[in-house]
Amino acid sequence: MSQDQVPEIVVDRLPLYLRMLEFLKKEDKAITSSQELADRLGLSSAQIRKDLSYFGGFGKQGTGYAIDYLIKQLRQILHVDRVWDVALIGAGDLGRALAHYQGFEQQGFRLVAIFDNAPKKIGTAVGDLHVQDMAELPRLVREKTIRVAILAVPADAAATVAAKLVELGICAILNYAPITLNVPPNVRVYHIDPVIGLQNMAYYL
Amino acid sequence: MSQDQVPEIVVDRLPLYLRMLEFLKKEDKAITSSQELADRLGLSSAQIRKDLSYFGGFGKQGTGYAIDYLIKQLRQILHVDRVWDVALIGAGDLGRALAHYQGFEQQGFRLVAIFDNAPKKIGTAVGDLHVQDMAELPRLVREKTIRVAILAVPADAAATVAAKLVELGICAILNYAPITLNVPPNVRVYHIDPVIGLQNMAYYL
DNA sequence: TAGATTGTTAATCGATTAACAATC
DNA sequence: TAGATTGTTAATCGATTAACAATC
Repeated sequence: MSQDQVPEIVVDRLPLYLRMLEFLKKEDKAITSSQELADRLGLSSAQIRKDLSYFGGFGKQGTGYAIDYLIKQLRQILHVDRVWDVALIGAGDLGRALAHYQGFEQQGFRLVAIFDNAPKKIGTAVGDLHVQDMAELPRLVREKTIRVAILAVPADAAATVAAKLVELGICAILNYAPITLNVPPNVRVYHIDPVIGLQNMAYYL
Repeated sequence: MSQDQVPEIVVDRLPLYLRMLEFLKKEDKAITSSQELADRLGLSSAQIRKDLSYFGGFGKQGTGYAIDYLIKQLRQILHVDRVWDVALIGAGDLGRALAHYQGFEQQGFRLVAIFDNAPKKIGTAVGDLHVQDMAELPRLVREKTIRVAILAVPADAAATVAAKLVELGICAILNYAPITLNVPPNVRVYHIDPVIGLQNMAYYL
């Protein structure tokens, strides 16, 4: 099925399904059902079956879904059956925390470079990487054909850096800066902001 | 209007409106319109007017919305016209990055304690705070009547710690651990996971 | 076979949008 | 007054769910 026939809200749930399947696999399960997934994720089983049906029939009536097989299929669908090189912009506390995070690689992403413009930080080690000058960004992006970036710079620098990323051909930005980025429609932004989450929950307090 | 008549998806957007209004205020604007907000946020103006209308009429026909007034109203609606004390669990890289983040306080939240169970970390300084033993958590939560927690511990510890938080009466958890937490329906969880964001965008690559 | 669970359809439910009277 | 923009209604659109035939 062609990509843009799938509602975005369905795509939003696929990574959650994938994560849950990998969790069940770690529990040494081999088979699951739409009902089990639904219970664990707080959704309805019909929704899970419908979501999956946009991409094909991955289960067996009477049995359910083979976890390994469904993981493999979801990885293909999400394009994480390969590893994407990622540029990390910003070597502050947050940038360093992200650089140390071990969970990216097995989920389809590898940090290949970390950048900052503070002379003091350039050259210092962060995990396996060394902080590079922002001036090196265009060369690295070109050489490694990087299409994904993580933006972990202060709010006042974010708009400028984002424009630069777009100019260099980055088409997916994981944005940790607390501002709404303005990018062309062909560039995806996924925004992570703890304050938004806290304020959301505060409504219900 | 009573709280549970407002769709969750509307509440999800309110913090975004608030953040954008504060951004416009920083640009020295005093007045805005549903159209301007919509353009900046990539939504429709009708949606913004409808969302706000769940809570009251905050604008003036022919003029728009007074930014300061609407900020004040949204803060009240979201219950961030006060400051909530927050417990931060986990003093790893991520915990430290969060502890150093300066943006919480003016948005309604103040980190009042940071906990870890690693003897090496206990007592060390992180920003203005000193890392405390997890054993102190119950006392602190009780003494300060803390209702909000940020969970920044490794995946394998998250379920246990979350259960503890629930037991202590925490009712909002900002979860940075890459697992789906199982909590009672009266407890809110807002999940932040960079991998979910990256995988989501990878679908469109 | 009996029991279980999928994939799919049609019905329901709910969210978004278009349109406009009200009014600043 | 003329122009602009709100708040609200009704229509549209799209997502979720219920139900069940198919089938393992």
